[in-house]
Amino acid sequence: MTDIHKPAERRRLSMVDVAAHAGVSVGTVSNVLNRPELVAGPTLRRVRASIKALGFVPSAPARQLRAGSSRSVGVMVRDIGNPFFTEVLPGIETRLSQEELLLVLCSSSDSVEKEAYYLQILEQHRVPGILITPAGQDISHLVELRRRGIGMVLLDRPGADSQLCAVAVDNVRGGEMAGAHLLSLGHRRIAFLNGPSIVRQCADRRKGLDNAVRAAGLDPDEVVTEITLPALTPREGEAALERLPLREGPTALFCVNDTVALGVLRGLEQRGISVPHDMAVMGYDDVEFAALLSPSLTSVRQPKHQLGQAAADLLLTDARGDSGHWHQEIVFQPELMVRASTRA
Amino acid sequence: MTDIHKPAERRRLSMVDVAAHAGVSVGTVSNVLNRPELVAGPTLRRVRASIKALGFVPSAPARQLRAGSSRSVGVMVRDIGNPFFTEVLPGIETRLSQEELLLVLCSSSDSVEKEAYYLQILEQHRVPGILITPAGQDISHLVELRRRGIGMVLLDRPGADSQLCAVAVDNVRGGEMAGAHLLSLGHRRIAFLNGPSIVRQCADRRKGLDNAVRAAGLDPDEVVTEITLPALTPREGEAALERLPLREGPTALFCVNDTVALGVLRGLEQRGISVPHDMAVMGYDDVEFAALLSPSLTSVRQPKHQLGQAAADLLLTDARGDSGHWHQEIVFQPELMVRASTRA
DNA sequence: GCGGCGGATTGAAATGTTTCAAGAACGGGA
DNA sequence: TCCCGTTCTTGAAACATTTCAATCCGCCGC
Repeated sequence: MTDIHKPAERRRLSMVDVAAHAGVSVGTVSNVLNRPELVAGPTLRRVRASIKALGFVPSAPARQLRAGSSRSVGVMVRDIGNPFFTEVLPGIETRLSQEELLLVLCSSSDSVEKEAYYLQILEQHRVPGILITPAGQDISHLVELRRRGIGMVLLDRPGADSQLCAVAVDNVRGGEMAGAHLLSLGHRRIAFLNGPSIVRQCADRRKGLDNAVRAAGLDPDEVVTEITLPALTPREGEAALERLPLREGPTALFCVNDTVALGVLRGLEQRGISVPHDMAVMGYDDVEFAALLSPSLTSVRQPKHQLGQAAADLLLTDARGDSGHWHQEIVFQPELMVRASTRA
Repeated sequence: MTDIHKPAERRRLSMVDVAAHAGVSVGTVSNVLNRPELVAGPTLRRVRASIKALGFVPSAPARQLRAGSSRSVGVMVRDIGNPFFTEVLPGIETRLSQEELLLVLCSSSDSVEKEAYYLQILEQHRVPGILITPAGQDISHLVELRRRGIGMVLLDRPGADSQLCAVAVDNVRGGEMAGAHLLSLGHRRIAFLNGPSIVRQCADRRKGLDNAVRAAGLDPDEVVTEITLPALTPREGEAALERLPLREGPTALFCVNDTVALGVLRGLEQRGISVPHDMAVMGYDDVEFAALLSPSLTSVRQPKHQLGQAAADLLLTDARGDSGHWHQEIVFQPELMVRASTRA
């Protein structure tokens, strides 16, 4: 008739065990954890000693269940492999860790289905907010989530009319800068290695490029050849060269981001085409390594750390949901960084 | 005496609401969600219709509370800004998303305190496992967590005697490769721009370098000058040049990673020191952009995607905890990539 | 000696699931 | 008609917290 201890299959400790050990009620243990100012000194010490002695670790799921919301926010990017995103990430992490929030990283891999799947899981987790660069151009599902009480901030994508908060860099302006730069160097046949036009950033940069061409009194249809890449990777950038009429073709290649430009430079070198002499090349994003490529890459800089931080800031205020449906949009301006790959 | 509906302050839906709407019990709703094969056809359809009609989303915290563990794993890196980690991440994400696990990204920023803080939170969240590159060299706290039932895999760090699973690249061997390469080119004064020696990878690479020097019949103390950087960033790499006696000093710089080498190349270019003519430079990791720097950077390649995938694999088996305290260590071999920055 | 007060503690309800023993409905065979 | 087996469904317990009204206790003032 003795108690049978089963150390083999031992249950995780709960506040009940702590309470028993310290000789108080669970309510008191909870108070020690969350509102220690309500608890008398000796009791406080005793309970804390029990917590330490037993090695008790409170259960976040139970807390969240009670609270109705979790302490992690979702960050959904289109591709973790893209250095642009990984340079935005530190800005986000910094801000979130200050608020003791966990960062749940999701990569949609540019698939609308995978994005939808992750969003569903995040909603199940009752995250207070999501930071997202949407995979597709339709964002009505995000508006709907927002309406259901999940803070939502678009990252690197204008919110437009959608009533969603957004942090973005002006991609049309960036495209204009790039176009104006290439035109000023005398280029009249420009190939634009773009991503799928359903991706907003890609469409905007193209629009800016066209604007620049028109502003110079020229016809975009004649000046610009667009090549659409299935994915924005170095490999695809290199492969795209095959599809270019290099002789009698364009004299300048504008890549929709630096990752693509990386592959393009590699491919041109292998083919013995000299940059910038035989072909001017420029990228977009100005990621960390752009300035150090061979040749150094002309690019359009986006303020990535700021972008991440601003996005997290906005999400925090949106998730608190204080001010109702008020929404806000922060647009940073890009900056042209002229380097060797387009120098005359 | 009419019901008063309060649409203003509406509670989140639960399975109770779905059950009421469909005219069944909550148990049945649960079965529809988790074991639909137990539920009769018409009931199944009716409940599913109710779920859709009401827009019900199950609560992950409640599930987890019941289950005793969550569906997210922690990934702790020392610095998200480091491209090495961001190139390992896709391998991890791929594997985790296959298992429908969420990736919680934590960056210790090389601080033991921040690491401890994050570990505590992850334990509270009842994650089944953690993938970690530890900030300090003492890993007894990780062994302890493992003992308490949290799967634990060391990333890019040998588990040594610790009984922990580990996935690593042989850093000593990598250091040897780098050293042998520089020595074979005739360099006899080598500066090693290293991180703090409490970081295991840094210490191992140094050890390999020394091995190579000794293997050539030389004295490490005479050949190698070590410069310790406070952080492994381009900025610090560039700054370290100030501390080097460039004239009559080393003829080769071995940087502990490519990020540092990036800054070094930038700094040397600004100072008009030609690479590899006046100074040979090599890095470590062989990140995506290394081959395309100006000049292209000699580096020691680590199989990063594989590393991430293998780590996630190991974590999944460890977290299931099937096989007791059995542990395993996977060591990949590095590969020397000789490029222009050290070419004779 | 008693009413009341304020600080400390308690006990129970509520949060949203899953699981499981038990019950209901139904049909078939004796 | 009764019994039994199968198939579906139910209701309640359990998970680990937080919160809050209620209680307890000592003490002060009258």
